[in-house]
Amino acid sequence: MPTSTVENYLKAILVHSSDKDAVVATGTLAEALGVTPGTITTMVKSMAARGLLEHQPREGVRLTAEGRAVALAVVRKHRLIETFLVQVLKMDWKEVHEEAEALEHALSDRVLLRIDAILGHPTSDPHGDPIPSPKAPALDRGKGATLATCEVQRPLRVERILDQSPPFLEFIQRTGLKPGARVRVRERDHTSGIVRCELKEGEATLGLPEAAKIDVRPL
Amino acid sequence: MPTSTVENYLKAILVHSSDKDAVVATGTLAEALGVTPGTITTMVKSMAARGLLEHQPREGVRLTAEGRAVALAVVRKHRLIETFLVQVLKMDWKEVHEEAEALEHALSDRVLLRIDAILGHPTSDPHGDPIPSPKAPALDRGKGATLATCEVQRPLRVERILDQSPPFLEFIQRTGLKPGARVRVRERDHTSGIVRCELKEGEATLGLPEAAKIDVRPL
DNA sequence: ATTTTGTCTTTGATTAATCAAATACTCGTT
DNA sequence: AACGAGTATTTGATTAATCAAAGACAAAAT
Repeated sequence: MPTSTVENYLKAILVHSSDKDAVVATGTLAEALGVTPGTITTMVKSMAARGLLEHQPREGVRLTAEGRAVALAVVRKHRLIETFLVQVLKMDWKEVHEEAEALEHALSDRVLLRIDAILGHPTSDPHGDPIPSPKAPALDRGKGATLATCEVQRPLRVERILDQSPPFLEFIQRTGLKPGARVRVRERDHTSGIVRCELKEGEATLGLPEAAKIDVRPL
Repeated sequence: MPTSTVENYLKAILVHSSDKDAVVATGTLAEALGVTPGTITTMVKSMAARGLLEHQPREGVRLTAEGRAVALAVVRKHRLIETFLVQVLKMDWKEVHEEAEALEHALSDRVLLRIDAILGHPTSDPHGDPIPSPKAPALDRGKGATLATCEVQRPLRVERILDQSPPFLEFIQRTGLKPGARVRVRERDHTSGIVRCELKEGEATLGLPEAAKIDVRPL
């Protein structure tokens, strides 16, 4: 039975493994989890001893099959909870992330099963992130286009929002750039660093780093 | 921000204060919480330092106003969660207690508010236990009659089940002695220690200590 | 080849929660 | 008044998670 701290470490490693068995630097984890580097080293050693990951000193860490399975289960739980909070409890899009952060460590599989059934076995959460299946196949990283890389003038649909922070989600909501919305890039200027998009509700302008947080797919 | 351990200690003290400002012995708490007496003494001292309770050495503990408020909030959360799990997630009566035990420490007030609204502000949970109001008026202890003390032959209604352990609830379900059911004591024998009741579904026989766990009210 | 820089690991402490075992207290009996 | 039984408290350790600061290393710069 991993503690919630261990679950959070595993989740962070999974999310920062750009693909398959990528090695994640301990510094990256320290940053992501908001603890000092020394803490990461200590935790990582004890988790390696438990068989949840491999640690090559001064290189980084890689999840074992077991660690990956636990991490995927936590992510699945998180995203199902978010979906449930929005669809059933009618909570606000912007606040569910932190709620799910706490609940994902307390909710039993029994309850999760009921939630999954009531939601009709959804495959993506309100932010457009895929919900890993219980049999734990990979969670695919957004490898398609974003508003920062897509073709200009092409009609697109917003697929996924890669930043769950309340202020960013607030902006997304205000502009209407939510998953499912139709959008088209009108202008992208690498000198000024801005992207101007057109959507049903009007126009939205955002910076390139912000545009890179919005996955899109050509229609 | 009390830890979940502190919340559990407060809840246990509240539940074992037979009324108002009763003093609870540390030994009682050790028993209830499943830890050694020494642990209780240590925890109790630190909680007293935080102002959650008063501790008279070798006497017992008493909740302060603040400790009582926290304890009532936890109990309220617990019972609303149980009700939600049964009514909305259609979970089994018998398994919701332990689920709520974990969830009560992770669920935010924001989510609780939504749950309360969706349930229509209920005043008692599936076991018939009263749900303390948010303004924290007392939770009344079952001071009425039980199947062990009520008048024989009088028509009654089951009010509340005072033991949430799965085996006992299993028995309650099997016999139909659930809150709301109509029942009548046919025979109570203090020599053999048994109580025979009649209800719509037939007859149920149980021991006196068990009968004392079922609150009833005359119709 | 040496130095510098930036990242990682170690070391020594701290806090919360817990136990086992030793000690101390209080009450009811003799 | 002294004793013994039953509780309660102390004491000394342990585990998980964390920090600050010191030390070690590797890769880039000179």
